[in-house]
Amino acid sequence: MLTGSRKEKAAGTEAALKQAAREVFAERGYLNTKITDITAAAGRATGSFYNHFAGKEELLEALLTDLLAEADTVVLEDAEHSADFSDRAAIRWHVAMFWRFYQRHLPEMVALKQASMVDPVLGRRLQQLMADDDAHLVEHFAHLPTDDPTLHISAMNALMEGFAYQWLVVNAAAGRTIADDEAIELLTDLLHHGFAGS
Amino acid sequence: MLTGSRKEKAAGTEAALKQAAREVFAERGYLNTKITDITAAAGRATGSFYNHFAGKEELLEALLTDLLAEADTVVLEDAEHSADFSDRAAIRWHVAMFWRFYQRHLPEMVALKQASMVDPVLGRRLQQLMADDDAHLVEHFAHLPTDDPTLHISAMNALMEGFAYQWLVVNAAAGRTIADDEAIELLTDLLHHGFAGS
DNA sequence: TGTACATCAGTGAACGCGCGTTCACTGATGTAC
DNA sequence: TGTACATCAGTGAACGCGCGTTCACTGATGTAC
Repeated sequence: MLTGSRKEKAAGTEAALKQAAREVFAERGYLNTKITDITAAAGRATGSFYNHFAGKEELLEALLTDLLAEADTVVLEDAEHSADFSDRAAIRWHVAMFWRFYQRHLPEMVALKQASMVDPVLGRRLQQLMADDDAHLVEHFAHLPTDDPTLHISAMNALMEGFAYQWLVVNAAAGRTIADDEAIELLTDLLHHGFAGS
Repeated sequence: MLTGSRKEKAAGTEAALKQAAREVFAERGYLNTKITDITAAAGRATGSFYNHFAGKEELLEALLTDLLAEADTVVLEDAEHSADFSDRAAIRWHVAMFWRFYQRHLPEMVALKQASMVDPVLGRRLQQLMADDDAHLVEHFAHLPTDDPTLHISAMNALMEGFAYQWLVVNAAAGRTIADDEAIELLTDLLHHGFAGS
C-alpha cells in the first residue's frame, strides 16, 4: 500500500498501549501503575510510550474521550425510554444502563475515580461532564413531588456509583459477587419507592 | 516534675504531627501530602517525624485508632435509639450520626478512602471493620420485608458515603454547600421509603 | 546539693532509590529523481 | 525500475528529579554517686 503502513503501525501501537493500560489499570489501579507496566503489558519499549502520549494522564484522557463517544452513541440508539421517574420502568432502564456501562468500562471508572481524587483539575472537569448529564435527568422528575430535583439526582448518582464500586470492584476482588439482576432490582426498588415517597 | 517533661515533649510533638496531618490531608488529600508537608505544618524538622511514625501510613493508622475509639464511645453513650428500621426516626438517627461523624472527621475519611484505593491490604482491613459495624445493623431490618439485609446495608452505606463525599468534599471545595438538615432529611426519606417498599 | 555522665527529642543536610522522561541509535517505510 | 536520501516508529540504556529516609550532631533532661 502507498501510505498507511507506517501510520497503521503507529495506530496499532497506540491501540495496544490503550488496551494494555485498561488491563493493568483494572489489575492494580491507575495510581499504582507505572509507565513501564503499560509498555511491558503492551509488549513495547519504554520510550515508545512517549511517541503517543505525553504521560499517563494524557492516556487516561484518551480513554475518557473514547468513553464519552461510546456513551453518546449508546444513549442515542437506545433512547426510547420513558422520561417519567414515577414510572418504575423508567428508573429501571436508567439503573440498568448505568450498571452495564460501569461493568463494561470498569478500568476507566476506577482510573477516573482515582485520578480525580488526586488531581483537582481533572476532578472539576469530570464534575462538569457529569453536570451536563444530570441536566438531562431533571425533566424525569417532573411528575414527582420534589422541589429540588438536583439533590435527588445527586443522591441517585451517589447510590449507583457507590454501590457499583463496592460490588464490582471491592467485593469482586474479594470473591463476593452479586447477580446483575439482583443489583439492578435492588437499586431500582430503592430509588423508585424512595423518590415516590419524598 | 520528676519524669514526664521529656515524655510530654514527645507526646506534644506526636500530637502536633497528627493534628498537622489532619489539616494538610483535608487541604490537599492524603496521597498528595509529603512528609515534609506534615512536619512543616507542625513546625518541626523533617527528621522528627520518624521519631514517632515509621511512615505516612503508620500515622494514618494512628488516626484510625483514634477514630475508632471515638466512634465506640459515641455509639455507646448515645445508644437509646430504636432498632427498627420500619420506624423513620430510627433511620434518621443513624443517618444523622453518620453525617455528623463524617463531618467531624473529614480529613480521616478522605485519607482512608484514598489510602485504601491504593493499598489493597489497608482496604481489606477497613472492609473488615465496616463488616463488624454492619453486623449490628442486621437486626434493624427484622421488621422489614427483605430476604437479605446485607444487600440493603451495603446500599445504605454506598448512598450515605457517596452523598457525604460528594457534598462535604467535592461540592464543598467548589463552594456548593448543603444544609445539614436538608441532607439528613433527604437521605432519611430516601432510605425510609426505599426500604419500606422493597 | 553538686558534678559527671547517660539518655533522649529534635534538627536538617545529605544520601539514595524509584521512576518518569530523554535521546542517540536502528531498521523499515516513504519520497525524489 | 533503481538508487540515494529523508522520515518516522520503535528501542532501551542513561539521566535526573523528587521525595522518603537516615544519621551525625546539638541542647536539654534525667540519673548516679
